[in-house]
Amino acid sequence: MTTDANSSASPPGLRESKKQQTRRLISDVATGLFLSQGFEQTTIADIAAAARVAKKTVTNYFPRKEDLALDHQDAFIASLAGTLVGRRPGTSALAALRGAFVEAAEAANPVAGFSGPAFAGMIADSPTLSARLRDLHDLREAALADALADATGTPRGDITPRTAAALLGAVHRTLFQRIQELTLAGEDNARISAVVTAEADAAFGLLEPSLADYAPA
Amino acid sequence: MTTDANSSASPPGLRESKKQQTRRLISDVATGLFLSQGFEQTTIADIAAAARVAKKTVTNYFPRKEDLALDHQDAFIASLAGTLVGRRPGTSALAALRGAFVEAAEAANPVAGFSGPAFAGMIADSPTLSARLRDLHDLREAALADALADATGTPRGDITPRTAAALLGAVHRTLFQRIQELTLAGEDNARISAVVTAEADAAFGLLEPSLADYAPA
DNA sequence: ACATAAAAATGCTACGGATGTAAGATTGCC
DNA sequence: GGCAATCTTACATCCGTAGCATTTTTATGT
Repeated sequence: MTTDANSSASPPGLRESKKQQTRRLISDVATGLFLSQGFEQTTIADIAAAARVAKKTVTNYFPRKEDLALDHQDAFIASLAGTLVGRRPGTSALAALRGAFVEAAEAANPVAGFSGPAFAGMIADSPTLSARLRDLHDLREAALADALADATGTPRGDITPRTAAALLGAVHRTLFQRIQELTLAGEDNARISAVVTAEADAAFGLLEPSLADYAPA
Repeated sequence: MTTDANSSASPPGLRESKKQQTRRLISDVATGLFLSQGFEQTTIADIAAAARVAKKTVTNYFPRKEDLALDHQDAFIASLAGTLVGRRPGTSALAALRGAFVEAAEAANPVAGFSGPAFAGMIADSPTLSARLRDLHDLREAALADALADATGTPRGDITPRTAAALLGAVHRTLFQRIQELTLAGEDNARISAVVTAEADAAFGLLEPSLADYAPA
């Protein structure tokens, strides 16, 4: 995510500083345009013009247009695997992921899907963004599969951790979509939290008989 | 999928006949080019030139390029829901879908993922096609969710059938990807069938404690 | 059988995203 | 201060997608 220059003990440096500045500028201008006039309706030329930079500079920082809208991708992808790795002793994978989701839902955490009506709408009526979001869910599941394989001492790629990751990822994805739906329906976060917490109980509960004893810490 | 003209008792008709003829011609030429030189490397202009038609005619029959490569989309989308609806009395949703997959795996059915090395390779190194395939998996899961809601007398969109569909779809998708992997690895269909049948046992077996009694017929 | 309407194929134009290249400007380092 | 690296910029091209006017083919009605 962050640049390597930061880790090598050097002070930010003017060049690196300016880079991140223009990167931030482009990203901010882009999200502003996206939210105000929609993702598909906004061209890269629009963004470049509004940010007073060349088109190539935009596509240089953000190779794909979707990257301009969906930020914190790495955090999202790593979230499930991170929850698993950081789970407290005595908790199974299911319990850890279940607890983390409920916690995120009660806090209306954006990573769980609480992105606000404008953002949810932007994604909803853009096939490109929806597809990219599916990609992220898949990558997140793959990362979880590897983490589960490591945690259970199973070779990566084995069918059992992969299936378990697919099941756990499926529940998370379903609940994520529910939050998006409710957001688009105009519900406020408090109500969404209440509804989704109850639904999470049903969804994770359904998986409990199968995975209660899987990947214990 | 098919045209209405066919259902209104009229003989095929020269116009309809020629339409399907050119459609078939374009599709065949396209898949030939895709398999020989890759999906991304083949342009619509190439296809039009090889089929001796105008570019616009190609995009007229197939609005998106992916549609030229992935055929039988509707059959794929409807397969899980169809299996559920057509299940024999006394079988649960899980048992029906499990049985159908094993059957398809033993028969090396393309719908289960047995598409041959060339086709699998074409999909593997084309982000566009991979994305579209994920779409199809999602649509298939959505269709299954509706079918499960109907079968259990639950309102469509309810969390329980949606979650169940997500779980069952996840297993199917995981096994589908396994078949693709093994195909790309150069294994022959007989060996893939054997491996995947065993893995299906583990994967569906993992889900058994949760869904054994769900949606009985 | 001929004329007319409907429909399909064609050729053209245009736009947007993605990629490549070469020139100019800025920064970092010696 | 000057050199090397890198970023920005301004083209330029390619491809997929879409709209539109024109021509050719098919179907229908007189």
